[in-house]
Formats: sequence, C-alpha cells, structure tokens
Amino acid sequence: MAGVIGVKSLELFLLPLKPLANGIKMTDQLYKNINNKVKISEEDFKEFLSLTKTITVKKNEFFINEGSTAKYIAFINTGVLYSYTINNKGDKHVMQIALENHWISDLFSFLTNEPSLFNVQAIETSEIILLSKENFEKACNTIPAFERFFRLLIQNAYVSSQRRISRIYGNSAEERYLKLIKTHPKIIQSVPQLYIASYLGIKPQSLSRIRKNLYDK
Amino acid sequence: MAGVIGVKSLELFLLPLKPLANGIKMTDQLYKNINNKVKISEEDFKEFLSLTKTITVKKNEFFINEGSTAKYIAFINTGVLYSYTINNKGDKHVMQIALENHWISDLFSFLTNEPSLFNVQAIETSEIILLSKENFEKACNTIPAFERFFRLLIQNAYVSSQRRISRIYGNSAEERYLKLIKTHPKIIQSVPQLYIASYLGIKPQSLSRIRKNLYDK
DNA sequence: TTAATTAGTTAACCTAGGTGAATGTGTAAC
DNA sequence: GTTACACATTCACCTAGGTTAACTAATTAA
Repeated sequence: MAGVIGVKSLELFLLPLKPLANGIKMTDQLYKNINNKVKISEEDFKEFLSLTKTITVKKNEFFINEGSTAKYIAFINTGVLYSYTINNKGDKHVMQIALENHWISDLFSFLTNEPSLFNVQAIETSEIILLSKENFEKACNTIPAFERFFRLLIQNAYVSSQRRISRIYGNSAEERYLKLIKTHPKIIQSVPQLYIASYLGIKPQSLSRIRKNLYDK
Repeated sequence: MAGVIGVKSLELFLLPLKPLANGIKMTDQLYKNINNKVKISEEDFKEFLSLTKTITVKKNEFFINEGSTAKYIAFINTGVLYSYTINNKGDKHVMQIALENHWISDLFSFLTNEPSLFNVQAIETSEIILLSKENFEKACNTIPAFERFFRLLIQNAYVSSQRRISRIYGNSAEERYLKLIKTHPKIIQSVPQLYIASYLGIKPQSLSRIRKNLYDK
C-alpha cells in the first residue's frame, strides 16, 4: 500500500512511555474537554487518567493501520493527526483531520473490534493521550459520567458525518473551504494543502485555483 | 416550508391505533430483523413487542418534522419512508431512503431529545412499528439483548454515513446509481426518481441522462 | 551542501453534472 | 371527464472541478 512503506507502525513505539514534562497543564486540557460535555469530579478524572497513557507519535507515524483493529482512542494534546481510506481505485480520501484538543480513532473498529477501514497517521509529531479498549470499558463501567461522555462522543461523530454529507451536497468546494478555515483557522498552518483538498473532496490543483480566485478578489 | 403545507403531521394520527389483520406475519419480520444481529428469546421479543405500537402512515404523511423532537424510532413493515433536510438555500437533500424491513428515525434527535434536523415522510402508505423514547429506554434497561441491538443499530448508522462519504468522493454519479440499484433493486419501483437523484447528490435531469446513457449502451 | 522528494502553483484543455426551458405522461381532485 | 399538478425526459448551453504537464518552492536524506 502506497505511503506505508518505510514508516513504522505506532505499535512498536507504545511501550516505552515517558513521563510528561508539563503533565499538569496537558491533562488540564483533557479535563476541560471532558467537563465541557459532562460534569465529572476531580477524583473521577484522576481515576480515568490512571487508565490512560501519554505517548509521542512522530511525524508520519501510524496510529492505526487499515486492516488491523483500532486498539486505542486518542486525545490530542498537541499536534495534528488525520485519518484516510484508500479505495479500490487507489485514491486516498481524507476522512478526518483532528487538531489539538480533539479525539481521534476509527470509532467503528474500536467499538466492534472489526478491522479498521482507515489509516490514522500523525501529520506532525504529536503528544496524544491513549485509552485502550480494555480501559475504555473499565472507565465506562466504573465511572458513569464517562459512559455518558463517550456515548456523546459517538453521537457527535455520527452527526458530524451527517452534516458533512449535507455540506457536500449543498455547497461548492469554495464554500466548503471557506467554512472549514473559518471554523478551524489553525488548519491552514498545520495541515498540508493536499490533505485539506482531499478532505474537501477535490484535487490539490483545484484548491490552489480556488485560493487564487479568492485572494485575487 | 415548501412541501409541508396541506400534509398533516403524524402526531395527529398516533392515538387511534388499529389492531393488525396479519399481525403474526408482520412481527415475524421484525423478529428476524432483530435476531439477525443479536440472539433474543421469544419471551424477550414478546415483551419488547408489548412496548411498541403499529400504525399506518399515509402517503406523504410526516413521521418526523424538522425542528420538533423525534419521539419515535420506526421499523418499516411495509412501505417506504425517506428523510431529508432543507438547507438555508432552500434545496432539499434526501438523507435516507428506508425500505421495508429497515429502521428509520432521526437517531440524533431521538437519542438526545434535541430538535430534529430532518423531515421523515412516507413515500407510500406504510405500516410501521413504533417504539417511543420512553419505551426504548425501558427495553434497553430491562432486556440486555435490546440494549446491544440498538447500540449496533447506531454504530451501523454511523458507519454507513462514513461509507457514503467515501462513495461520494470516490465514485461518479453513474457508479453510485448502479451500486444503489444493485444493492436495493426494489428502490426503482417504489421511490420516485427525483428522490433517488437527490439521495445520490445530483439533479433529476442528470439522473435521466445517466439512465439514458446506460440503456443506450 | 547538495541531491532527491514532496508540496504548491499555474495554465490549457476536458468532462460530468448543473441550468433552464420545452414536451410528455401519469395520477389526483373536482 | 377534464383540469391540474407532480414526475420524467430531452436538449442546448454553461461551469465547477478534473487532468496533464511544466515549473517553482520547500523539505528531507545523504
């Protein structure tokens, strides 16, 4: 499969996890992210944290490989990851771009243990907090707020994919591009344009042209 | 909102539910549909059935109105329903077409009690089995197999919307049309072409042209 | 530091699908 | 019945985005 050659899978890098330099600040971001959706006590959060491990994914390293089961769900502390499929014609399609303070995984594979349909890869070296399937279930069973949180996460993933279909059908590529950079301005600096183009469903040349038209105006 | 005028909402028709003529056969289909995913005992199924009510939705009647909360999830015994949004430009986009032996609702609204983003309407007079939110929760709490079944239903809805995005990005309208009628041949007889076109993300004229090209070959 | 890749831009040309308008067809309403 | 309206087809023309290819940055590897 094109692109996979020469890049080691994350699995190899999982065990040697190093303690964080700025541990407090980073988990703070995760705490806010969760607390934004469900109210959790600090004790519950600490218990949850003990179930996670924080690792560094190097640029272009794989977090999930298409065909293997997604064993983790990840919260991005710093950095950017993206997920994509390669269809039977050999075209790559970016499905998700996940910036700092967002979650990423192949949720379906993670939940069902079925082989993943996506590759998930780091766009830049990123620090991510991992929750394994096993500990995910532990957290859901022992901390009711987390069960609720993850249910919301899944629901939101579903809704945003529905919204994306509506956007594809109802808006031109230019409109979708403008919407994207308006809601996620950081994406321009941190994500190569060819991935943004793919996410929007167009070719890199077309995105170039669209940008030219926009800035000529 | 265009299309809504003169068509009564389902809510008005909910109470006078009539007993089914061919009750046994119909619930049989539902039993198979559930049992296909999770193994349930006949007693559990009967308990589940007692939580549902079967009604008739007349042609063009609304099952869910955009903006109001989806109070029910429906299993289609006979007939066809479809869901759609109307975006801010006034364009209608068909999001789901649900034939006999399928489930339909606005899952997000149903699960969260948020206002629905979709209209769900009967394409032809249909006989549907309804489960209310209240009884959905009862079923999930008292019958573990049902909790599992509905979790699977939600997961599948999510995956199929992801797959749809891949299909839109990687295939031409003609390819998507061929794929659709191959997997759901019944759709041609029971769904007006303009809805099929909208579901595929193209205009009715374009679908006509595509069909012409196909059958000229 | 340089060679080799990978990413981005531009331009000429092509094509799938959109648009608008005319025409036909089936079916519901009176 | 016939009037009306919603659906389908066809055609001529238009346009957003694809394709190919040449050229220029940027990165990365050696």
